[in-house]
Amino acid sequence: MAALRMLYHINGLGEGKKMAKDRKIDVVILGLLAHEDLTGYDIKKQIDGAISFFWKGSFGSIYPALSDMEKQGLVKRKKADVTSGREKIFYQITKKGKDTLKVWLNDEKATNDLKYETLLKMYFGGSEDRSVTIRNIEIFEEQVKGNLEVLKIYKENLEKILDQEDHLHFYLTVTFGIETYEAYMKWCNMAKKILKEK
Amino acid sequence: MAALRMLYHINGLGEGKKMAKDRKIDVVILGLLAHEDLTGYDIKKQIDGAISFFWKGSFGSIYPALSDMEKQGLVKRKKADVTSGREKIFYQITKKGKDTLKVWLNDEKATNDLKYETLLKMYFGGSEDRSVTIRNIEIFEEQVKGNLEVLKIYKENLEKILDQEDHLHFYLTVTFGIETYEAYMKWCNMAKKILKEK
DNA sequence: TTTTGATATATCATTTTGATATATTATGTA
DNA sequence: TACATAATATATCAAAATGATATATCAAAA
Repeated sequence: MAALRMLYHINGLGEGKKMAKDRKIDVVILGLLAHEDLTGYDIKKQIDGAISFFWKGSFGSIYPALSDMEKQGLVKRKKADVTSGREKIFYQITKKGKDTLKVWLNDEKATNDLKYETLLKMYFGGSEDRSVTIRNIEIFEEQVKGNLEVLKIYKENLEKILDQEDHLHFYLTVTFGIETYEAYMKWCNMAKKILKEK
Repeated sequence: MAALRMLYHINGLGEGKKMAKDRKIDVVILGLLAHEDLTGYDIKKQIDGAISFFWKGSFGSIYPALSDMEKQGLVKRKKADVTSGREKIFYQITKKGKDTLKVWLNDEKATNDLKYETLLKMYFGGSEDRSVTIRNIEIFEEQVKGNLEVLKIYKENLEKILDQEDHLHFYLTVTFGIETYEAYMKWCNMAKKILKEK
């Protein structure tokens, strides 16, 4: 049984009752809230930042998850800023939320999925002119190049503050991105070369 | 405007009418049917094969897509095998289906998404004991090692038949997988080493 | 002053997943 | 031969996620 389901079970949801699936956005939100209180909008911004190269999340999943997790007692609303009429809801992680995060981190199950349309086009592109495939590689190469530059800046900044355990973890994640993107670049050059032969 | 939407537009779906989103499973199915006639079950098996490391697809998306694409005239049913009582529906790509595939291949837009729970655990794992993170890396390493072995066998077999354009494309896709998985292995060793320091 | 862009929450149709239901056919084994 | 198990095959469903859109406020630039 997966860790989250196990926790739901411990918390009293019996076998017969309809149980929520493992909603992955929950742990992303909990992971971010473990560091600081955030609004739904803040969460989206953070997901679109350093996290974006290995995980995605839309408003359409974040807001419903937040209100659902509030009902479950994993997060709680902080008092709204009364000085301004502006609606702004800060969320805070609870003890139960921290426990859920801990259970997930210690669960050995992890799904790692890649969905690369570029590779789909490569795989099915044998019927088209080679220039089409080469163009698709070039577009991919540009995307990768841009991402690589951003990740290298992240890395440089993190290298200065590696003494904190959290920063070491961010650093290793970023390093993963750099290593793989560099492998992509290498492959792009190789593939273009082969396709330009003959 | 995305290529598929463009084609839908050309085919008479006006602006006001509710239009289907870009359903990616369609082009996966069309790409496979471009090579040979297949049943829904066959399609699932192919997706779980060489394609699986860069794309996924479940029965719950394949079967509804097939019947919808039949209505759109992108694929058509082949006569069922009458000798056996066994229900088995072979699908064949149509001229319109081939055109749709071609438009997609020539469309420069491509989304490339990674969803790695392992990296999510790495990123948020700073609060746990290092042994937890190391264990998560080891599990990932085992998965990668297994996939790498399978891809290397694919590569060896494809190297013998590179004269066919399709096989060259399969070969380049597989090579991408090998290069990235090897980068992953390199990163795993580096990350474990750093986490075991101090 | 106004208009553009960023902030902020929320909802909706569509797509996809992952699980399950149902039934047939092939294979291994007692 | 009989029986159980695994593979084949289609199909549906709730839950989750995406991507788009709606609504409104606030800050900054033109």
